[in-house]
Amino acid sequence: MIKITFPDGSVREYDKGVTGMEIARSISPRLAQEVLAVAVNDQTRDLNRPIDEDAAVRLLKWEDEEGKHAFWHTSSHLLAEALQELYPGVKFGIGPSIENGFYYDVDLPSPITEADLPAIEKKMEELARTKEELVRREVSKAEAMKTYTEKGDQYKTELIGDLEDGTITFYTNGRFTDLCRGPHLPNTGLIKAIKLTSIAGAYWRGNEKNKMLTRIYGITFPKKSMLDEYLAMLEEAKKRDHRKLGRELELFHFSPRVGQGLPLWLPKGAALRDRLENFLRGVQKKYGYEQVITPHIGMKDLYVTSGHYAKYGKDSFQPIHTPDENEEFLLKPMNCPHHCEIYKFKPRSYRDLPLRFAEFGTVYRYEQSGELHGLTRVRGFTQDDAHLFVRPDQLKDEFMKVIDIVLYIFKTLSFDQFTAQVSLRDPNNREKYIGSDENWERAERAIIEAAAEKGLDTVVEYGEAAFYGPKLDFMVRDAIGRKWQLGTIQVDYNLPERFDLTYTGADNEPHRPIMIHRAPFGSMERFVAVLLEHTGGKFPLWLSPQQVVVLPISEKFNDYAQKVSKFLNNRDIRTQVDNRNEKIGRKIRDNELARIPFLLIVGEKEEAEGTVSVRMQGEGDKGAMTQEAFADYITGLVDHEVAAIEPAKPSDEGKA
RNA sequence: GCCGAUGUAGCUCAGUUGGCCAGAGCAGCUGAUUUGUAAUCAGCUGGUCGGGGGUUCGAAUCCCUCCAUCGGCUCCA
Repeated sequence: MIKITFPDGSVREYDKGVTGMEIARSISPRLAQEVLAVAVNDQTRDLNRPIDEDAAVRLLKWEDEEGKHAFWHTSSHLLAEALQELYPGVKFGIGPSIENGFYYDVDLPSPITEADLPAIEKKMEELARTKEELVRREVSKAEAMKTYTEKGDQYKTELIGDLEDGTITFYTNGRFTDLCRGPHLPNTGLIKAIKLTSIAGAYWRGNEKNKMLTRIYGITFPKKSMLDEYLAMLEEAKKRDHRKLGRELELFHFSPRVGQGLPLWLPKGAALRDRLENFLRGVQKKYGYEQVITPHIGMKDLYVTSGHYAKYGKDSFQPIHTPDENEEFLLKPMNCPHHCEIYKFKPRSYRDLPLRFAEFGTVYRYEQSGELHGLTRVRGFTQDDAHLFVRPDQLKDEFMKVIDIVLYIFKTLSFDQFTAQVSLRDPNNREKYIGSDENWERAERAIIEAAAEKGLDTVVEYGEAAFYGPKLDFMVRDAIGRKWQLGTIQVDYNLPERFDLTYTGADNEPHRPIMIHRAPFGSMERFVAVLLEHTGGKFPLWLSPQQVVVLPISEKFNDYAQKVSKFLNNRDIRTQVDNRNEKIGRKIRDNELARIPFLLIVGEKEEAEGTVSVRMQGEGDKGAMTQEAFADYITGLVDHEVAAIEPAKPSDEGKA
């Protein structure tokens, strides 16, 4: 007998070799139908694999990420089986589950297009209906190798070459056998709804020197209704696409004559950006930041000193030349070197620290053309940048204050769900990073401790660090559940050394400050994009480019509408008049589509009484009020939001 | 940069296998209408069919090339 411990702490005894499925059945037959996989001592496994010793188990359902991944992973085998049936001679790369679904990379004997996907889906459905069991078999490395060498499958043999003997397993569903670690569903019959979503090229093992395989993406669900919901979410996402909203709301535009990835901010977009910048400026002021301004170009040598030239020089915008052929300037790809020079303007004392230089700094990076995407990935963008120069004893505290600012911004803009990612070096690839191990370790420790003390929900990712230091990145979940990376905070021991930054300590000796790079929005472009998709274009009142539009019933009331507009504008309420010669229904429709928060309808009655009829976005007709009452009302709403955006008092202000 | 797809008016899209002056709706302009809570009516303007080259009696349609966009890959200081 073995003892099985459940998450609630209860313990039951089972015969040795019991399977997850049997455990589930022993608890309740209904549960057994819902369980997709089992975690044994936190290792996810197939339900039907025997458990031989005392263990802690969790029964994983769809709601558990691991359950979902077992489901999707099995789906990728189902896809592979369908492909094998339909396209004999197909060779297989890898087929993992991903955040939303799964894919399989395959080398097809002949190319296929999106039009072929429905037929593949159909085959998958057909195969799923036969409820094929997934059979696990442990094989020796030699046997595994032989199997695929015979098939002439270079991809699988390459994978097997990297595996250790004794750890290799095959899984078979129907007529398809795959090299795989698992875990899988007990059978494919649980897969009830299948959608192959797209097809794309992907390099074998992600290396552009390798052959490009065909990647087929798909998603599956245990119920048809869940697939419908998912497809509805995709539709909604399409409607919220910031590129579409950017045009509809006249916020920004790209012109090929200006250049790829170089956004043009239209008046309304610029107004929105201004408002966001002012908001952050206000918060930063309270936290002791000082605004600085630096030029858009700098001598090439500046970036040689910083180390950026060696790392990115040849892959970026090339130097700008002057009549003096010995002179070379670079478009500013980041603000830090400039800020370092500001630090060096005069000798600094330990009493001056921390120094916090902030700048909405526009930078230019030559991103690969295929990588450009709307406002989220551009070649010219403005960072809400700041560099903090701190003493070692101030590092953690300052870092935590930056976290406060980020959290504060998320709260104000109702990004309620987010996680923090600690990005560290790739332990297998240390050459990619500059700076001493000692400094890296100190920086990593500071970040991990600060995040822990702030109680952040944190994940650690290796290989995601910047080349000069580790960072803390914030990922938000938007209103329809998608994840975006926004703010970033980075600790840097490296630049202060390269620029030989010092301060004089109490001991009258020179000391090296530590730099913190941070951008709570990330960049204005990216942030506006994410905010657009998060809100669907319905910004909070204080951010709306246009807060109120006055709609005269007919041209006879245009004068009164103008008066109302003037009155409200004098009260700092952003108001316009829609004086087009259109019916009121038309004006309402157009202004609703423009996401105007408040519409004021004025006609004979309103003019006579000096009132306005208020229509609120999403709520319809709110009845009439006097101009004064409306102005007070809306000012109250904005004040409330503005009050909400007053930052909490920094925990420890110090001087500055 | 790589693989694949796409590119027709400011926007959304028709234009079947190459064949009459390239179409629609919306937007814009002009006029009529003077409107009470999500599209008033009529007329008009607007396109070197992404750019260039080629095949053909004839090209939006076929071929080549460049550019841009989209979906991925790689990348993201």
